Amino acid sequence: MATRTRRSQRRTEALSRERIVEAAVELLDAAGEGGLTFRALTERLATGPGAIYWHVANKSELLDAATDAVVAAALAIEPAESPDAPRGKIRAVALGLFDAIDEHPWLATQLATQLSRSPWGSVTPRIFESIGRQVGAVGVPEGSQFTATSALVHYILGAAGQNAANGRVLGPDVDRGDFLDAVSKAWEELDPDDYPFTRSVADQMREHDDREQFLAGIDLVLAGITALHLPNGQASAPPAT
Amino acid sequence: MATRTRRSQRRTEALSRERIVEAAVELLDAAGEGGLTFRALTERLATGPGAIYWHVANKSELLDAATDAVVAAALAIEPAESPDAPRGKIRAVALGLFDAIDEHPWLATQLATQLSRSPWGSVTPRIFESIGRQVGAVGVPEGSQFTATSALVHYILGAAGQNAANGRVLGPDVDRGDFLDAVSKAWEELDPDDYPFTRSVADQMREHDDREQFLAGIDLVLAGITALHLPNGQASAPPAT
DNA sequence: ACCTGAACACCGTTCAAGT
DNA sequence: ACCTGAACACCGTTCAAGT
Repeated sequence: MATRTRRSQRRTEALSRERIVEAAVELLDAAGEGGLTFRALTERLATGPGAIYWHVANKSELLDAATDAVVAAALAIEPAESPDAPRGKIRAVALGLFDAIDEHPWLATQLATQLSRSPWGSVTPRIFESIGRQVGAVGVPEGSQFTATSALVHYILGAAGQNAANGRVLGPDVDRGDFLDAVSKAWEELDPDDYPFTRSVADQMREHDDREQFLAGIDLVLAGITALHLPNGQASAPPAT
Repeated sequence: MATRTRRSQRRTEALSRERIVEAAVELLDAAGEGGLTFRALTERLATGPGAIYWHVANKSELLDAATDAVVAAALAIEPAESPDAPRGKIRAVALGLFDAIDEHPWLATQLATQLSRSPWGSVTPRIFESIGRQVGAVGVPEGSQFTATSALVHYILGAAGQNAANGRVLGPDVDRGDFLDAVSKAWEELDPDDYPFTRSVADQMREHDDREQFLAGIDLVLAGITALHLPNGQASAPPAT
């Protein structure tokens, strides 16, 4: 039959900003940052570049819109029944972002650039708000809430960003175990004089689990907030996982 | 005199990988990510593209080399006389990276992409090692060192990344006070139903100092490490600044 | 109001040719 | 071994023209 990838299938719905953003996300997911081009976009949407530019100012705005859409979706996933009060909710929000970056690796870089470019954009307040509310609920006094929330958000973005493409480095065909093994081995072969520490934790790196590790970090920051910002060092031990 | 920017001043030293990387860093500093093109590079170095490709495989490798050079320089700045044992050294290393990103805003994005692309590259071990050694010195037991160090590194990269271009958003002519004012005002105008928390900390955001805030976060993570990973919750209060 | 598609300026990269 | 510079394929963006 030789049915090539459906060609010039006449567009049935009119073009719209949402449809364009949706297609952009699909392209980014499929081929990463480099996969989003106006050429690819016009083909997928069966139009010309002019049509897209009528709905969107430029590529940068399109990238921002795609980021915003994915983050909004990730934060919209409520844990339904609140699991165990504020600390649990903070973990849930953090994991939501972690998983979103895991599913959309391009998010990591995009988040970093966008956050540093315009902290008043819609993404920062969104994340900030979700975390901040729970920080207040934990009992952190008003004067420390900005500091505590910032620390959490920074940790989340830093950690999620790094973990992002870890598994995807060489495509989905690479086994996670093989990958960690390779990194671990590379670390073990570093110069003993220059890298004693990194060598010594090479095996811990081999055995670690990204999500577990990520959550452990969240608990670390939460413990710090408890120790430094709660009047009395009240119960802060994380629940057994 | 009309001495335009020195033209075709015949190259005196031979081209070298270091010279190319140096020029790349200059271009990145001057005009950001978009400022580094092979065209600009050939003009600055008074050569053709072929000459550059003889020393460097491609643009990606050049970007990696530039990142590595700047990070190495930042980590090489030793605090001379160790200020106050491990915790102080961790703060010093963190501030070194913070300042490097502040001076070279393009580092933030570059670091994020590079770390997620190849954690075995030279940059990760370098940072990891500097922090990790001190984590060991603080007294964290071996089994927890990987987790503790990861948390610190993630926080540092996340925070430094976000703070990166904050001041530079609209070039160096924008007053920092005006900038924070604008962001703060934008936050105050957010929807009261959707963003109660962000609105409530708008004034804290206006008055915060990037470096102070960054260090407060480091202390938060350190306090968490002390609380969670040191056998007894031994003295962890940060020194008065 | 919304879309078409040719055209423009610019980019990373290659390669036959020089020294 | 190291460098030159024309050429190629591709990209974001514009715009006169259509409906």
